[in-house]
Amino acid sequence: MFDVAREAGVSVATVSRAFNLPDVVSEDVRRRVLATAQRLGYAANPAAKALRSRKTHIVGAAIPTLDYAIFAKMINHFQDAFAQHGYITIVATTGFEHANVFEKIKTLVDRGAEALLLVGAIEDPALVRYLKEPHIPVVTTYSYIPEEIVPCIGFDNYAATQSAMEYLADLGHRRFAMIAGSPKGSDRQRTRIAAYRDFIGERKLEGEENIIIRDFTIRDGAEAMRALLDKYPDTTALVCNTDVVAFGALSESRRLGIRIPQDISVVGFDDAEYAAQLDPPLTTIAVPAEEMGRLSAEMLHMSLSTGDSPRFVRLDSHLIVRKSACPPRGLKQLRLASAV
Amino acid sequence: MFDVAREAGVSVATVSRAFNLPDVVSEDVRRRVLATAQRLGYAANPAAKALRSRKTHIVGAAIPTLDYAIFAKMINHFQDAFAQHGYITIVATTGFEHANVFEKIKTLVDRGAEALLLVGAIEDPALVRYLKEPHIPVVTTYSYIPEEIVPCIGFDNYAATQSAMEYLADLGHRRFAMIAGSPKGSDRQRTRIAAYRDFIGERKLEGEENIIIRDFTIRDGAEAMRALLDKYPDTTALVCNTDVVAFGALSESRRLGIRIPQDISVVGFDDAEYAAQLDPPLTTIAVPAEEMGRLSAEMLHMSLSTGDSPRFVRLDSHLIVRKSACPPRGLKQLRLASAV
DNA sequence: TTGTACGCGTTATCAG
DNA sequence: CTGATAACGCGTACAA
Repeated sequence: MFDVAREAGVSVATVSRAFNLPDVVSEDVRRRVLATAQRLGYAANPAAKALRSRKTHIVGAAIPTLDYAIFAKMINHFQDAFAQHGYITIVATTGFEHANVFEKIKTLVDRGAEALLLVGAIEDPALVRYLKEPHIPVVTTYSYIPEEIVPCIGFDNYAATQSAMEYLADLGHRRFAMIAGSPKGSDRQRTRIAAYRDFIGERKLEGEENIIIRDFTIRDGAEAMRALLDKYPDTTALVCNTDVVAFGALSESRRLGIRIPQDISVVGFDDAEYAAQLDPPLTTIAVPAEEMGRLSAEMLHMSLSTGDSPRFVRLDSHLIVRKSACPPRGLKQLRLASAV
Repeated sequence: MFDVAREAGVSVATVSRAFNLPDVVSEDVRRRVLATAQRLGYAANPAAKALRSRKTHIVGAAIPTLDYAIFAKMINHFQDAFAQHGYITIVATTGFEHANVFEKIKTLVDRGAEALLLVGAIEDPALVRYLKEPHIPVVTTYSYIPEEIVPCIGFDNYAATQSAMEYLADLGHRRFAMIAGSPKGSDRQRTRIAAYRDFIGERKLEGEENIIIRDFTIRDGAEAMRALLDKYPDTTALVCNTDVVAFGALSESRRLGIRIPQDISVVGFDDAEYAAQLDPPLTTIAVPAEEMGRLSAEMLHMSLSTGDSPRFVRLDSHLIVRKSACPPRGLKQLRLASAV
């Protein structure tokens, strides 16, 4: 900066102003400074900038993993949107372990993150305490929880699961099962499981406890399908909490000669890229991953520049009807009979 | 820091030393300092640290997109490995556009990245010039290019494609086609296309120019399959440059009543999570995504601490034989006939 | 083993 | 509109 100042025949203060307060500097001086800076390949030292201005232009995101399409997509857009405002994103992956998320988040803050994106409900009591005293703007995504201690930019997991089940029930299904992820450390899973149970209870359907817990890989989905056929063989409607496991369930069904949807109707969750291309095309719940990322960035950036807290936003999720569900066998025969 | 010093009854210098040069400080003083720091919630300001020590503890990665499993997985492990050494990773997504990658990389460096992970061959002449003068350690992944200007930690794309084709040729195929991504800005695609053409030429096979260029979505794969059937209907062996498009090709084939592998044999590239679960299970090339990420991190970290440049590493990629390829129809009939 | 004091490269304040 | 200069919070010679 000193060199640029000397070359341009001005003081360092003016160089700084030429970059940061361009309209307080005379036209030609500004141009001269910018030109020599360019020529000398000068770029401000971000550490010095941050030290003096108390602005790091860093934001943080704590997510379970990047190795899962729905999170990668969200972060991709979060990062991209924030980059357009001159912020860089640092991400911490927590795994699905509840335990170290607070540590990881503190690392992010200690590293100078000015705002934070989280995933799901805030559960660790220490983290709750930490976030209750005002530090920096934080949003949490994925779950929409009106009473959450930080603003949520997510969707209603409960309603989403129920809408899928409503669809299946309307098709005539009465015997349900669910393949879920571990409820431990994931409020999304707990909420979807609760929605499942409540729905079964309210409608007096069957299968309230027919819940198979597995991880989120295709292989787990396949394995879960085998467990389903073994433990709950009269199931006609299967609710999968991710498309990944639905994928596994579908492919295992084919292998075993179980026909989807004729023998068992299946709905997924996420609307992954491949959902429409599965055999049969998967009926599933579309989740606003890209929107959550982008909107979180915009909200947090707004909050950073105006000082007001981000708003709670309930984004839309909706069932996409494709071909993996149909009326249960008995009903179809009934219909056929009545049509005759 | 000043507060910690006062509370602990020492000078700020001692506080600093308690953290950074623990063995130059007496046992009890160190413990006292660390304890009060803990109690006061003190954490060193990274900007001041970076300004003074000239070490940001930031590394950068420039990749096409996070929204593509193979890159997300690589970055996930890169980031994770570097985090264990106290470094944070900032990532810039360049899209598949050749144009702005240099800009993005400079942003990373200007932001204080002490080391860089890149993807593929260095092509932009400006970037070549930039990287030729020594700045910071850089590795490029995915492609293994012995004469590259920065160390590569990748695999041999040429050999990988040829091994897939060798397999198909050994099965008896003579009429080939390829679904590739745009060669523009992707040396991986160019290399695989060259491998394809060379192989066809050397073995005097057919289809040297039967290359369909599409983007990397399942939908594009499906669309490419239609184009293939339209333009090169007598193809018996299809080489797909990603599993994503192979997925699309398979699902479109099913829709159209084309049997894989009986009518057309298909091989993919990447060994995506779902490859084994497709119908038929996809024969494909396993790519060391996780290894590239983790090893790049270790190499760069080594380089950062010792000062020597990272080494070139040629990682393994290999064909995983599943069920999407078999001998071409004519041959099978021949075999049947000879068996009779 | 510990303390004092300087400087890292900026931005902000205050004069002019 | 511009220049001089004092912080920002830390690490490290140097002195004790």
